[in-house]
Amino acid sequence: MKRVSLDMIAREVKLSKTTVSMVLNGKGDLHKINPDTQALILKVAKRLNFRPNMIARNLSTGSSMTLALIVPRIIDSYYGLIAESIEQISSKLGYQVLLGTTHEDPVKEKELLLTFEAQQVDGILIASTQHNLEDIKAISGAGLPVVLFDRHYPGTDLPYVVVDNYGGAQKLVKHLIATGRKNIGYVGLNLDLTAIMDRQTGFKNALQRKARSDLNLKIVDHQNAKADCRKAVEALILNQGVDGIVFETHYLALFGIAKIREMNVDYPDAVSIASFGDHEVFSIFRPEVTALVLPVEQIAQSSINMLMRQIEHKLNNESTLHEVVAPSLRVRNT
Amino acid sequence: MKRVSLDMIAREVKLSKTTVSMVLNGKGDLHKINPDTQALILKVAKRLNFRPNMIARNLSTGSSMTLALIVPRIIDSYYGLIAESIEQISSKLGYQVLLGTTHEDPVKEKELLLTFEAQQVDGILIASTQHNLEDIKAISGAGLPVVLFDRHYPGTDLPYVVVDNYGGAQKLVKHLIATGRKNIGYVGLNLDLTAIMDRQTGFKNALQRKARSDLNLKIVDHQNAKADCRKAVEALILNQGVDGIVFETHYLALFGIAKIREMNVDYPDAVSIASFGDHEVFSIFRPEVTALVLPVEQIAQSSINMLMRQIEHKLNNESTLHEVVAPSLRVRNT
DNA sequence: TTGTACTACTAAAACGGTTTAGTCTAAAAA
DNA sequence: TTTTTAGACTAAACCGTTTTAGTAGTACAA
Repeated sequence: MKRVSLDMIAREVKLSKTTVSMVLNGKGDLHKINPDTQALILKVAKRLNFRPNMIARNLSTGSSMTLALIVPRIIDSYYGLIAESIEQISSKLGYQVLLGTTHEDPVKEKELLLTFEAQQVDGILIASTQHNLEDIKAISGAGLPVVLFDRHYPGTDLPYVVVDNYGGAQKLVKHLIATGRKNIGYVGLNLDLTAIMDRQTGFKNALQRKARSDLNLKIVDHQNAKADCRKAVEALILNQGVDGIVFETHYLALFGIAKIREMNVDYPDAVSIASFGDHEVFSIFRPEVTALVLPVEQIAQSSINMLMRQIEHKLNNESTLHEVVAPSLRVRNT
Repeated sequence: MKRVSLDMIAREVKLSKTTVSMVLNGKGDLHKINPDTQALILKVAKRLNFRPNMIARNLSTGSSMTLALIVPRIIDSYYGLIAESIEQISSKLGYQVLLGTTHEDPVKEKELLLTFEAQQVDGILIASTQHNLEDIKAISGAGLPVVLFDRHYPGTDLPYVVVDNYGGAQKLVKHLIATGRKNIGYVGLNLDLTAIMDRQTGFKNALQRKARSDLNLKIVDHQNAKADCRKAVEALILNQGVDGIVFETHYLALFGIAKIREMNVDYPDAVSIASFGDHEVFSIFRPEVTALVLPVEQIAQSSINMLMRQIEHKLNNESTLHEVVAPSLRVRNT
C-alpha cells in the first residue's frame, strides 16, 4: 500500500517538492509559480491520485483539524442529537470529530481526555462527569481549547454552554400547577451534577405546598434507573398519592409512563406527567406528554462557536465564554 | 503551549532520545537499558508530565490507531447502538473512533471516505449508501481495511456483516399470519439498498394471498418519511382494508402507530402491526409492539473482528469475511 | 593477547508534509 | 555598464517520534 507522496510527484515533474507543495495548497500564484508549471503539477497529482497525508501535514503545522466530543452515552437521544449537530457543523468547518463516551465514569473520562490530548485534537467539547476539574483545567491551561457543554464546573472560568436547569424545572412544575395539580412528585437521578441539582432545587422552590412532603422527591440510582424509577413511581402514587409527576430526564419519563400504564392508574386524569427533555415518542403516546424542550442545535452551535473563538484566538475583547440557554415548554395534551 | 518532547527529556537526563524513546515504550529491558537509567527516565518523564505526540508517532509508525465509522445518521437508535458498541470495543483495543454521518447522501459519503483515508485511519467501518462502490473498492484495494456493515454491495468480495433481511421480513409476515391476519400491508422506504429490497422481497414471498393487491405494498419517500408514512397507513387501512401492517424500520412503525391512533382504529384488534427493528418504547406502548430485534452488539463485534483480522493481516487461511446475522422476533402482545 | 560476547548506549535516517531563506536568470532602471 | 527588481524555483530545516545500524567499553574464553 505505497501511497503517493509529494516527493513522487516532484520527481515525476522534475521539480522540487516545495514547488509541488505550494501549488497543491493553492498558493501557486502567491509564490509566483508559472501557470504552466502549476497546470502540469495539478495534472500529474490528479493522474497519480495524490492524497496528502494529513498526519504529516498535522505534524508540520501543529493542527490536526480534529475535534474531540465526549458525552456520557451516544444512545441517549439528547446527546445523540447534539453529537449529530456538532458533527455536521464541524464537518462544514473542515473538522473531523473524534467520539468518546464515558458512561458517567470519571476514570474513563480522564483516559479519554489524555488520549485526545495526545492525539493533538484542536479542541475538546465535553459533557463532563464533573469529577475531572483538575485535568480539564490543566488541559485548558496548557492552551488546548475546551468547552464544557450541558454540564459545567461552577466557580471556575472554563468556557461553558449549559441549559437553565433551575428555570426549566420551575416551568414544568408551574405547568402542572396551572393544570390544577395539588400534590406533585418528582423522580430524579443520584448523579452529582449541578445540572441535576439545579433541577431538583428548581422543583422544590417552585412548589407552593404542592408537595405534601420531602418524600415527594424520589432519587433513583442511575445505574439501575429503570427498576428504581418504577419503584419510585409506585411509591409516589400509592404512598404519597401524587396527582402529577415531574421526571428529571426523558428516559425516566419513559420508564415512568410504562409503570403508570401497568398500574392501571387513570392517566392522565388521576396522575399527569411532565418531562425534563423531549423525546420523539412523546407526541406519539396517547395522551401526549408535555415536555421541556432542550435546544440541542443551539447548544451545539454555541459550543462550536465558543471553541472556534478559542482556536482562532479571537478572544480579543470580552467574548462571552459562558452561555446559559433557555429551554422551552412544549405543552401537549396532558 | 510548548509541549514536552522526547528531546527535552533526553537533554534533561543527558541521554539520547533513542534511549528515552525505548524506555518510555516499555522496551527498556528488551534493549538492555540499565534499570537505574530506566527508573531515572521514567521519573523525569512523569515529573515533566510527558505525553507522547501521537501524530508524530503515527507518522513514524504508519498507524494512527484510529478507526472511521460512517453511518447514515447517529440519532437513528439502531445506528446509535451500533456506534456505542463499536466505540466501546475499539476503545478496549486501543483505537479511537472518528465519526461521520452521510444522511444517505452519496456525495457526503464520498467526501468522508476521502477525508478518512487522508487522515490515515487504520480501518473503515461503513453502513454505505451503496452508491460508492468504486471508491470503496479503490480504498480497500489500496490496502486500507474496510468492512461494510448493515449494507453491502452484492457481487463484490468486499468484507461485510449484514442482517438476514429477507428472512427477517418473512418472520414478521408469518407472525402476523399466525395471529390470524388475512390482509397484510407493508410500508417501506424508497432507498436503493439491497437491505431494503430484501425486506420487500421477503414480505412479498411470505404472503400466501394475504395481501389483496400490489397496493398493499407502500413505498414512502425517506426524505419525507413521517408525512408519507401517515398517508400510506391511511391508504392501507381505508382503501386496502388491511388488518395487519409490517413496517420496514422502527421509525416507520413509530410514525404509523401515531397515525393509527389518531384514526381511532381499533388497534390492535382491527389492525395489528409488526416492526422490522426494535425500539426502546415498543415495550412501553400499550399494546406493546412485536418487533424483529437486530443483534446490534453482534454486528458491532463481528465488524470489528473482521476489520482487525485485516489490520493484523491475519487473513492466512480462509477467514470468513462475509457474515449474515439472523435477527430474532420479539413477540409482544399485539 | 586476540577474539568473542555482552552490556549500555547513540547517531542518523526515516515518516511526508510545510516553511524559511535563499539562488539563479533575465529584464528593467540608473 | 552596473545595479535593481521581479519571476521562477529550490535546499534544507523543521515537526516529534521510531528504528536501524551501529559504537565503545568491559569481561571472559582460547
